[in-house]
Amino acid sequence: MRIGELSRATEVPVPTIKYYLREGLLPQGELSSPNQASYGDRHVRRLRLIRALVELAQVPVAQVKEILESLDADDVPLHEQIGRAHRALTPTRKQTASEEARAAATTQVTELITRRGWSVEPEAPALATLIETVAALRTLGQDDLVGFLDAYADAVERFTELEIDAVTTNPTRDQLAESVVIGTILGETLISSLRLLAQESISAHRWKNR
Amino acid sequence: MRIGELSRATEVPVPTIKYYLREGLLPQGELSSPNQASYGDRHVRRLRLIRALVELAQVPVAQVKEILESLDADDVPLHEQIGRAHRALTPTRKQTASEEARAAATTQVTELITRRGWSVEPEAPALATLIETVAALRTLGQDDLVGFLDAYADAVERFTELEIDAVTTNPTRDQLAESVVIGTILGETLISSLRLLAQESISAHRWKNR
DNA sequence: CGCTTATGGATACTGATACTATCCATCACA
DNA sequence: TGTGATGGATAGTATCAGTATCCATAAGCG
Repeated sequence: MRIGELSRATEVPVPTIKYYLREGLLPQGELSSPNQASYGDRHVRRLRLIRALVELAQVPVAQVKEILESLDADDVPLHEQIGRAHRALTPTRKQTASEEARAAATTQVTELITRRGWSVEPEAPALATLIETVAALRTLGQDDLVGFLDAYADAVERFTELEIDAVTTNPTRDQLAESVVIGTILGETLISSLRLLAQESISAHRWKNR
Repeated sequence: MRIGELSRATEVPVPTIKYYLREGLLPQGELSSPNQASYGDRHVRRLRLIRALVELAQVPVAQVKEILESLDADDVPLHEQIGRAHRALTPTRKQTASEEARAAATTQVTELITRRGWSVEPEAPALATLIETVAALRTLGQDDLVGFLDAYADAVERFTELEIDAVTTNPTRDQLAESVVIGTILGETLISSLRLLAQESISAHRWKNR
């Protein structure tokens, strides 16, 4: 398959494919001569994955690169590979909250995690995000939402178990790691759009006459 | 309060505040003379909200503007105002999937919505996103995750009910609309980081020795 | 009153991101 | 043999989210 066919097969413009090649998101094709390379099914699948992450899940290209690198590093123990993938796909956000708000939020989140029996490394970026979010919610006067932290955690635990079960049925290790990545990222847009639909439909019903 | 104090109170640099004023995210201060304006508590709160949306939830500035406009338009029925806010905060994504994949996904999603008894307008952007996501998941060979759509919907319904209850306790209408916005957006980063933590802790446990 | 600093408002510049466009020397194939 | 595609390199573009600079005016201090 040459680049033009790859482009037609995936509906990604040739210059964009070249850009991904340059950036190292897509592995080089096999060169048969200095200016003739051939691409295979692997490239088609990789390209589709890239597009889903970039377009649908709006993951920055640089981050997609890290994620894909973690997928390709299959010379380490599985849990290590998955850990890396996980780190690569958790965005790090700037700190927003005030010192005090963050301190209070940290306590609350730590307690939640203990109560849940979760084992979380203290440097996990998701932990920082959670703390910042709780702090922001309090600062914005939404303390009641924060009161539902446990209820959120309940619901989240429920589908996380399911997801991990689903992913575990994958026969090969490569597929497993890839499923973790896809499941984590596209799962998020899935949940988010379901939530918006549910909100719309419940709230339309609830406030029909106000 | 002058702009410098506003800046100190919120830790937002003065040029950034000026930028938000220019862009119409932040209402103008009251002019006491041609180059002297005073800002109040309203500005502090608005600025904090803007920062939480922009920095924490990574909402584009242009979209934040729309969201805030929908909050300020309180001359329409409540459900209409909330609908507008909702539309403003649902991102529209480019179409990615192939024609066939989208057709199949549309059927599946429509059935899900019927089964759930949700009332959803056919043009809701979240609906399009959901369809694209399901199509992408299938294309990427993650059909088993798609099989859990109902389980996801269950979990999502659960916390949506909670959220709407929480928000309904707000006495004034302005606060209610604002809570809907904050709850929807920051709720999402809350859920997402909880999910990542849960995944990490469950998966670390599950794959410890592989 | 004078002097330094801050302010409001306008305009220009910057750095990052994600592509697009152009060139050119091959190369495939009709 | 010539027309179009290809690989690789380099340059250009659009958008976004601020930053920086200017300037005339105003406030606060001694």
